[in-house]
Amino acid sequence: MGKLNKLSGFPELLPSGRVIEQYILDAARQVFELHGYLSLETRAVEPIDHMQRSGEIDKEIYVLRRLHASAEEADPGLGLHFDLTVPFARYVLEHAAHLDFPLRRYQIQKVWRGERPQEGRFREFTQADIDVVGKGPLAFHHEIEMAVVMATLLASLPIPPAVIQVNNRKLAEGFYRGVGATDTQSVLRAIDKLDKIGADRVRRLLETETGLTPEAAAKCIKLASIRSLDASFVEQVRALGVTNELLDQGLSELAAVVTGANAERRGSVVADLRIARGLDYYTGTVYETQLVGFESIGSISSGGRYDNLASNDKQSYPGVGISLGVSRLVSILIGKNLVSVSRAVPSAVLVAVADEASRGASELVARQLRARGIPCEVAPSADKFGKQIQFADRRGIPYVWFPATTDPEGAAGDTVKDIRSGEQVEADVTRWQPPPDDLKPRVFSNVDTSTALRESL
RNA sequence: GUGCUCGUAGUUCAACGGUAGAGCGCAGCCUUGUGGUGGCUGAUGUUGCGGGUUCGAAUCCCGUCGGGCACCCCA
Repeated sequence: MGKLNKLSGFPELLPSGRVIEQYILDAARQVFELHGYLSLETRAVEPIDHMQRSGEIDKEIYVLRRLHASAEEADPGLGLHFDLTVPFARYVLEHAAHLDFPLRRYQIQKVWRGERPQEGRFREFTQADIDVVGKGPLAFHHEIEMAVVMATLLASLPIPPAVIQVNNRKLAEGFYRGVGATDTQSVLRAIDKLDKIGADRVRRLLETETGLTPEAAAKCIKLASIRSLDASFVEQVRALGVTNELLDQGLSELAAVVTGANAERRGSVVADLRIARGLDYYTGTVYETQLVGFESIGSISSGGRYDNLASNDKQSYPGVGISLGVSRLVSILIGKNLVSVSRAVPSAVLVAVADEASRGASELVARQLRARGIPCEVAPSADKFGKQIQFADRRGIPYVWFPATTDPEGAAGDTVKDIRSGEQVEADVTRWQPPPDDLKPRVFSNVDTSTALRESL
């Protein structure tokens, strides 16, 4: 057998890592459903030309073909989807007649991108998306809702505090027009590079490539430096002395998102006018999310409002959505050792086996525990009890159950041992219950998130 | 795709031209049916792969494959 290499960018978790991932997936599902989002899944494959239409041409798409496709067979032009928004837009158009609008759905699936992997960036990864899509109009208040739902989910996880940074495309575009820019996309793209290349080089880009006057470029950079936890950013923008109708609309929308979301989840959202986002189909609020203390890894959740998620001749479907980068978040938690798990296996109890002749008695104990919802397994072999306890210890199984011995000298009933404390007590298999904390693997934070949160504000 | 860097035991790493080693982990015993601590003993490698230089290569050179990071782009 040849040497098996792990594939770069296609992560596979160890059992304890998978416990963390599943914890997040369960939490996402629970929070999304609590907010009324229904679950959808789309196929993994989309026509390549359809995926390219809404993004740039150079998307890194994995192409799909049959191994036995003959040379003269037409290439169906299929690829693995690189996000969940484009397939969802296609799904909405295709099934519109059977859907009720506004439609709120969540979608948790793998996506694939051919980019070179690095820290927190993979070629195969899981996203958890929520979107609300309207038929014709879509009320603005859903743009507040996105931030609230995601903030609720993030707050429910044992992770460092997360801050959702929001901006508004109308605000930015109106401002750029107000200072005389014609190609607002290129201003946005330059501003997006502020973190990477710095203000001086962005200023030069704006003056040379976008053709802004030095004053206009300076104002655009000034705009990007504005940041506030409440609506006070509005005055700061006004102080720059730019007037434009679209700008006004953007200002009031962004103010509504920041005050509205923070009213529900204090400190969850900050207006940050530097947030640009490369994708050109956003038309209103845009979101990015940083984990406090781990900003360098990039956004763990982002999205925005798009007036034209999908459209056909008769109808257009505006939407707003936000996506949690599950794989990225999990990789940070594991890589930076931010969380621990109580055990990597589901079993709360290992039922010991005295000898192979009495395995049936042990199986019966296990059946009775399972009937009451207690995950358990029976020891694989009738080793010395020390070995069986060690078997449980290595897996983090907290309890070992010793069935009543048939040995007349033993004369004892069933006992259960908490192998962490060593305490062993008599127990009735029809009544014994582990503490709720021990029933399922637990995921807990290794860092004191409360102080970290205070420092960030 | 381009650039930089790194591939040694299950794992983390050492040895930097002269017989491949340590910690952790693993197995056994001390401990004859209740683990963890401690003590003793033991097993494990085509040094990623291929070629070259050399009396001699894990070490130097070339190629190749793979990993990591940066650019690009994004969760």
